Amino acid sequence: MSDSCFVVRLNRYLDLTPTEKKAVASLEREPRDYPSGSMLWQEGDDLSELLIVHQGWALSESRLPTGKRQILRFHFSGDMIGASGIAFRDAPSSIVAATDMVVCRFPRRALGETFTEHPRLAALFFSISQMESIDLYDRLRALGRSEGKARLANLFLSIAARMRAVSGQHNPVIRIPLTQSDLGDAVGLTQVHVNRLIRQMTEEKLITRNRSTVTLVDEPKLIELARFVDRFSALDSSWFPSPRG
Amino acid sequence: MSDSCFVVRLNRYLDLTPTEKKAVASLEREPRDYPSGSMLWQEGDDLSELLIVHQGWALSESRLPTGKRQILRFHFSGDMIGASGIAFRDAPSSIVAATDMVVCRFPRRALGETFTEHPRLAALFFSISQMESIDLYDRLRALGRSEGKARLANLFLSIAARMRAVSGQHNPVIRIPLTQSDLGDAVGLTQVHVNRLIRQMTEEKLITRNRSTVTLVDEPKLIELARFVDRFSALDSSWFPSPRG
DNA sequence: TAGCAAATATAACATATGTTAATAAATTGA
DNA sequence: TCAATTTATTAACATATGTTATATTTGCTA
Repeated sequence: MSDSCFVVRLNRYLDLTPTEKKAVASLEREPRDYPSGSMLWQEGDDLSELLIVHQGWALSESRLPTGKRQILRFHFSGDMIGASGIAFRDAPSSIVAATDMVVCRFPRRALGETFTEHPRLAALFFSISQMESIDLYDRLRALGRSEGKARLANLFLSIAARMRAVSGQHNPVIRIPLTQSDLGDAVGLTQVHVNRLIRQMTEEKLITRNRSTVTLVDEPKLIELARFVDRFSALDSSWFPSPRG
Repeated sequence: MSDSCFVVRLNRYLDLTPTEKKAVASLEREPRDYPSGSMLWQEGDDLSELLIVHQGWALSESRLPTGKRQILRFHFSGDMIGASGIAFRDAPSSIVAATDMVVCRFPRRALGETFTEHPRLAALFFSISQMESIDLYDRLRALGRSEGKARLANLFLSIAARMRAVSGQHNPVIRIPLTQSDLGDAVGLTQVHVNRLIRQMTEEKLITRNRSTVTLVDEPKLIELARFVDRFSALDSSWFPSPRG
């Protein structure tokens, strides 16, 4: 039996007790495979389950009636998907596998039980959801108030930060299995303009891009250009209730 | 003693038990006044408290080193402010009073206690925070994938929706105490361009703006233009734990 | 290995939005 | 009530980004 990557993730923020670990692991059963490109669910679907990403990564996207697409968020190993739709019955965005994936599903109801029996986990889930809000704030600021190059830099850096957190390694080469159109849909630009910007950034020796690989050649300059802040380091658990049992 | 507007808000989504009401109301003590324009806290401040808006409204903003400003979110009566900073010790954005306000503060710790003693409230807080994420998704999509006029329409409609939810009234005239610069900082445009767009929208009989008042003249057309979805209606509580006590 | 589809690259041109600056109008405070 | 400050309005011009179109390259699969 493989390790629960959800436990691994949560344990990064908090020393889970054995009982808590068990409760978390129980959410992560019956892993299923999804090939790259498949749709885990679709905007508007009636939703009663949550997902945990075991392997690979996914993205949530939303389409305007005009056909235009906005990529809202990326989901990596250990991420819980679907919480943002928990307030409603139907999904506010579609989830698409960006690579081959292994995913576990569990019912909303199970989350309710966890909230009852493990208040500290509830606090942790709440905190993680707030971290994600901050990530959204950062993206909002990037989309609203910076130009294309900075937006792209921001995207690359934030993907790198999250993948590095998962892998524990600090590599300037990151695998980003997204086309130029995808990148554009993530940062609000056209494919053509993304192409222009990548060329410029390559000429300026900021990055290199090759197939689905991006190399952060001059990371300090990228960070400055993007005004990037890595939010996903520590977590303040000082207000959490004490673990039960 | 005035009613707790936090109770009023939460009760809109869920029938609170008397015990739960008491617990919520206890978070809302010692109301303080803040004049319009004052700063409730500043980006980077060490943060140990949360706020509940009693009266008036506030906005969170973040500044780029260049001085550019992005308005991230608006806070109305019954809103809890500061949760998004709860994962960290320091505030990720500044909070500014957009009108004269009455605000209550309570320590993070109190939230921990609430999570322990009222799992159903924990689930509710979690859900509300997810609703806010969806609101952010909508704004992200608006900023990334629609043009100025649609962004403004979106802003007006979403403010209207939230104020109407608070007031219970459905009035086409809404008070928006924001300058054109503020509006620009909210939707990622310049003051000059906001001016242009408002003029156009007025000519097209979509809206009217006068001092700090915006009238939604042709709401159906605005909704279509903005592709607006009102997210703040119902809430799925089917997965919540049962109330305690 | 050829052939097809998808992704990338590039160009010419169109447009939304930004910049700067100057004036007018509205608010505010003494 | 008036002066002072903040907002709004408008114009001329600059620029980032979008649009459309066409090659070129890459990757896939038969």
